[in-house]
Amino acid sequence: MTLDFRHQPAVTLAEVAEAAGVGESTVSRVLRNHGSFSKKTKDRVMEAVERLGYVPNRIAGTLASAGSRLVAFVIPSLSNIVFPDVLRGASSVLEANQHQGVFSVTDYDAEREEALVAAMLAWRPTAVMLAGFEHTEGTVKRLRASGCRVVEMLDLDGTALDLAVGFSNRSAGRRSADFLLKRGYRRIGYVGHDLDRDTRARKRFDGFCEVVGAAGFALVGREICAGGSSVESGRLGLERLLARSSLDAVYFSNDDMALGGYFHCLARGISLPSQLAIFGYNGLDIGRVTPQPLSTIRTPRVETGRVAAELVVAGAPPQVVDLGFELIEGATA
Amino acid sequence: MTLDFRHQPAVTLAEVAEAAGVGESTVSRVLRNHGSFSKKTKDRVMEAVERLGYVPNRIAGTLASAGSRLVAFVIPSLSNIVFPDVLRGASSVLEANQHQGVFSVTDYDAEREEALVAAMLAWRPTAVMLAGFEHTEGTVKRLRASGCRVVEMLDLDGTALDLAVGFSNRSAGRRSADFLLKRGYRRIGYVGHDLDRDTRARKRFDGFCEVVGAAGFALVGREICAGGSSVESGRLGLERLLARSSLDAVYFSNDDMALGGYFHCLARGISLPSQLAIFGYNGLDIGRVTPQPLSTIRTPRVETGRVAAELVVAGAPPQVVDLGFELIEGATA
DNA sequence: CGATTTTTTGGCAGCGCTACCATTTTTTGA
DNA sequence: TCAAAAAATGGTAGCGCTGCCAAAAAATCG
Repeated sequence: MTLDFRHQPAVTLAEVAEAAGVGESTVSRVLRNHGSFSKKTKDRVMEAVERLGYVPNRIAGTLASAGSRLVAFVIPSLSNIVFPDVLRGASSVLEANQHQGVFSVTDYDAEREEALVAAMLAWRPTAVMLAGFEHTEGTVKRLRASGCRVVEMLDLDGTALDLAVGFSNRSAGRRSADFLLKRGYRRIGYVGHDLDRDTRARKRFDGFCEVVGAAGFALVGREICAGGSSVESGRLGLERLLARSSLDAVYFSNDDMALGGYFHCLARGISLPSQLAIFGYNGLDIGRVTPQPLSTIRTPRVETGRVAAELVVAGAPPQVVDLGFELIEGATA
Repeated sequence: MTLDFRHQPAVTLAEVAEAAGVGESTVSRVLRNHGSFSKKTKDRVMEAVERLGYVPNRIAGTLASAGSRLVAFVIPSLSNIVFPDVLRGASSVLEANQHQGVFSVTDYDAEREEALVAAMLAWRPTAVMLAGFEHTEGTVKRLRASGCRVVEMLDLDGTALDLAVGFSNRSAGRRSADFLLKRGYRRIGYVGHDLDRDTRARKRFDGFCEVVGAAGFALVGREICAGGSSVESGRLGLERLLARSSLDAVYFSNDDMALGGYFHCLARGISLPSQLAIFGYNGLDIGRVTPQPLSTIRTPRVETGRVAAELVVAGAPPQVVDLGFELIEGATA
């Protein structure tokens, strides 16, 4: 039951036309259901298509016509659930509109993003979907020159090239600080991952610090974990931070990290939130199901993907769509 | 700072040739670094490419030559981290070999898989990557006729169409049962999600039951959660199951579900593993960081993607690659 | 130095399809 | 019934690139 490896050239539209006894253009019209043709002709064509097992060649179709109906996603990561969520949101819309998603992963590296964008543009995609506003000059130049639509997702703090869909990370950070301060926490720390690469985490952090500072306080301590965001580094990060600072609340760069912190507290018998408050970011499902629901900010990740795809397939004019976010009080802060 | 929307036709290779004062084929050779050309010519061409901002059109290139260097992933889900992990593993290999990944999501629906495979084949991909061996007749027929490589991933219990990379789910289930029985658990239950759609979860379940049955026992109870796998349904599922059965161990369809169960126990003060044992599947990172590490089976998801991609880009002959799995004792069983 | 060999180069026919236009067939209407 | 309008159909020129082949230029050799 193995595949047939004789590279038998695929059936072409011309062969279908021949078999159905009609012209090529007629077959093309029938298959795309575009232009006019009689019922009888349609049946003959479809019969031939079926009989020969014809599969249209979209490579050729795209070259001959215009749009590729390919949508390029150039995303920082696939480990961080944020991006699969975005892809998921986009996926259904793309499928419903006969578009295909193409993806590549930058690993939060702007240089790599540039190279990947360049490679993507060679496929003449309908649109390029990126994370955030921070791109190299080269990336911007190439995107500009390409003439294809660009969607910058998951951020609003910056200037959009074309379309932007997401929410303000800075506001999310500010809102988080606001919440913690209102609850009376004063000795606040931060546990996060590489802020130079993840610019959206940086913006949240900046927003957070702004508000804390404006209230006349300052972060008591911070721990930046090497090796990227993960539950494990959150746990280790909190442990290290607590070893050197006395805190009553910790702001984490995201829920993964915060869950790690939460587990550390569980393991050490640190009671939440009385001894220590924990606040995350993203509103992952798992955070709602822990014994004490995680205090965090829920972000519309799937919706971001969905809206981004909708704008693209609809050919919407340049615009910025703010999807907002929602603070979840939870029980850890 | 908006994009330029005049659909200025993109620079073509012919224009580059003109500008560089050389023939088209020379430009093509230089850009693909294929065939011979003088240093001087190369410099002239590159200068023109740079100056005009030429971006090769791979649509045209693919049509004129042979392989599309597109690899189609038709995966069941993007919510289940398994599949992003696979994509991640493949992604780096594809990038290193100038291939592009195209994706679509079946939502565990075989009919939909058929439609999506058909749509993918229109792009004449180098390979189609699927999950598991269970496909509709139509899917198999189309794949056969396409002549492109097929990789069936994450399963080994069945007959491969061409390439298969993964591990045996049935064995994983058997191994899990073995472990629990050896530890002395006898009143064992199961909490899982829809087994009709997720055929790999079904195989684990079957393997598990086989061993339990062969040892002269039987599952004391089972709970199948509607609405797919999630931490929340794991938690609710365990709650419901415990409400009607007295158990000393529970096997979950995967780690997400198991974590839900774990949280339920934490919340209810059920001590693990003395009062109840919990066993999962997948070996997610988070399970290693919970206060008590989760007992589970670690599966090589990223590696599956990586190996699958490697075989494809290397044009390997049909074969089955067993990547195995690893039992993690953890502390919950 | 002329004859060979090797390297470099350009021309052009497709790849399979769609868009456009011209032609044929059918329908409509007075 | 015949002209005019509408519907259905086919022919064919590209889309932008690569692969093949022949020609030109450069290098090698006796």
